[in-house]
Order: sequence, then C-alpha cells, then structure tokens
Amino acid sequence: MNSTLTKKQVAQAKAYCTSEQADLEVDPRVEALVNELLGRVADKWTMLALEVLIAGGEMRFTRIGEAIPGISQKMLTQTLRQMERDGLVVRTVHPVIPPRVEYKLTKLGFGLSEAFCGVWQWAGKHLEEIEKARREFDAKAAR
Amino acid sequence: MNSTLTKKQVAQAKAYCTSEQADLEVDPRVEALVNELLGRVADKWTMLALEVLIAGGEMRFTRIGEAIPGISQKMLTQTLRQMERDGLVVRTVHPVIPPRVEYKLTKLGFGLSEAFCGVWQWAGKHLEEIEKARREFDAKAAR
DNA sequence: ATCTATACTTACCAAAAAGAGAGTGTGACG
DNA sequence: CGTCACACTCTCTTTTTGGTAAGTATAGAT
Repeated sequence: MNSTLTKKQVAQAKAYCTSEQADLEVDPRVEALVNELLGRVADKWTMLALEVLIAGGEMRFTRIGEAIPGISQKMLTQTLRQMERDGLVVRTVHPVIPPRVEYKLTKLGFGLSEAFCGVWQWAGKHLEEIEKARREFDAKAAR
Repeated sequence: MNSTLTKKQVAQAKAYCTSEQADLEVDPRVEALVNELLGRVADKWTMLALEVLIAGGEMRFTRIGEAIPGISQKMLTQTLRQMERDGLVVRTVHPVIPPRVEYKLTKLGFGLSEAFCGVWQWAGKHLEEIEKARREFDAKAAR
C-alpha cells in the first residue's frame, strides 16, 4: 500500500500466493493464528522430527533420538509432545516393561511435511546462491 | 530404515518429496546446511518481513516496522541485516539527511516466499483441525 | 538556538530456551 | 542381589533472545 515501486511487484506477489491465500490476508485474527502456528511448527526440532518420521515410518523414542543428532532427551520429549498436541503424530504406549512407545505421523503430519517439501526443495536448490551471498556480504562488511 | 510399519509409509513419503529431494537426503553436508538455513529463515520475524515486503514492494525501514506489529527496532534491524546477508533483500542507502534506506526483495527472496506459500496455505487450511486436536489433547491431559 | 526526522547502534537487564545430569519404575536376566 | 533396558521427568545451570531506553549524526525548519 505504501510502496515506491509497487504495481508490478504487487501484481507478482498476488500471483505467487493464489486464491485462498488472499482470503487469509484479510482476516487479522486468522493471520495471527497462522503466524503463531508457523512459529511453533517451523521450529528446528519439529522439522527434523518430521523428516525422520517421514523416512522411518512408525518409530520408538530412542530411535528417533538417534536419528536427530544433537537433540537432548528433554527436547525430544518436548517436541514430540507438542507435535502430538497439534495432532501431527500419534503416540502409542505399549504397557510392557521396559516401556515401549511408538510415534507415527498422522495425515495432518504428512500434510505438513508435504507443504514443507517446497521449502526444502527451494533451500536445497538455492543453497549455493545463499552461501555466495553470505560470503560477499561478509567480505564487504570486513572492509 | 529401522521402522516397524515401513514399506507403505516410506513409499508414501518418497512420493511426497519428488526427485531432487531424494538427492538431498543422501548428502549429510547438504542436509546440515539446509537445516541451518531453514532454522534461520523460518524464524518468526523473517517470515513476517517477507510477507510485508511481498505486499508492499520496496519499502523504507520505518514503514516496514509499522507493518510488523510488535517488532522492536533492534529486531527489525537484525532481521533485515540477516536477510540482506542471505541475499533475500537488497538494501539501498540514499545518502541524504535525514537518512533514507529502502529495502526490497530479491529474486531469491521472492522465491523463498513462493516456497513458503505452500506452508501458509496449509496452515490456513488446517488451522481448525489443529485447534481441535489441541483442545482434545488438553482435555485429556486435564483428567 | 533548538527541535525534528531517520536509521540505526550500544548497553543493560529480564525472561525464556535449552543443555547436563541424576532420578524413577519394574520386570527379566545373570 | 545387582544390573540393564526404556521412556521419560526433575532440577540446576548456562546460553540465547529480546525488550527498553538512550545515544549519534546532520540538514533543514522554526
């Protein structure tokens, strides 16, 4: 709305996010929720867990932990619980000893990773471009 | 690989992320970079800034700040600098007084928001489902 | 002479996030 | 009897993050 080089760019922007996106942008309440949601869902550990579960199918706690290098038990529990709360995974407790708990993605969870797929691909595709930009920026800053 | 209910789910997973994704998953170095990148790029303020710049075209510092409710100058500077470093925006300083600095998305920045679009749409579409899941989870936990 | 506008930077402080590490319950095994 | 397995949970400490407020530079207006 307060733009200097608008018209063309705004048109482009509109084209990027299609129809239903437009609806979202109108309602600020929905927008707030989406932001809150993305803030949580786009968190590092959640994304890694998503990946691992996509690759591994139904998995137990320790296996998931092994597949995510650097995660602490605390963070793993927390992440998984959050994902369960959001309906992204189902947690199945087998009442045996030693305990056996299995996690698997729900339809919702699969849907999310599908959506993130685009971002993943983008990131993979433009990694070098970004690294180059960083090097150049840092070189400039060092002067 | 160590899965209990695999075959079908893994096949599904593979289908989700197409061809080039498969390549990425092999190389752990690339994977690490992608994760680091996503960690930064998926951050709350970056996403909001992306949105604002898509909608507004080329904008000045203060305008962007006004369009992102709740952001402090410090965070805005930080976010914008980071985005510049990653090659997502260009920063143009007009050497006048009072200073005038304009920011606009690069092609890379546009590409990223395009990629995020899918996630946005997903979030918008499944908001209610998630809220319902949360209510149910919380109700169960309260017992 | 003082005030304003702009785009920051810096210092300080509080709050939140995250890591480390020990503890828990219980059945099977040696 | 001691130990191990597993999936946590709890506490303590450290690190990171982010907000607030003040400072800076300077041309032009009042």
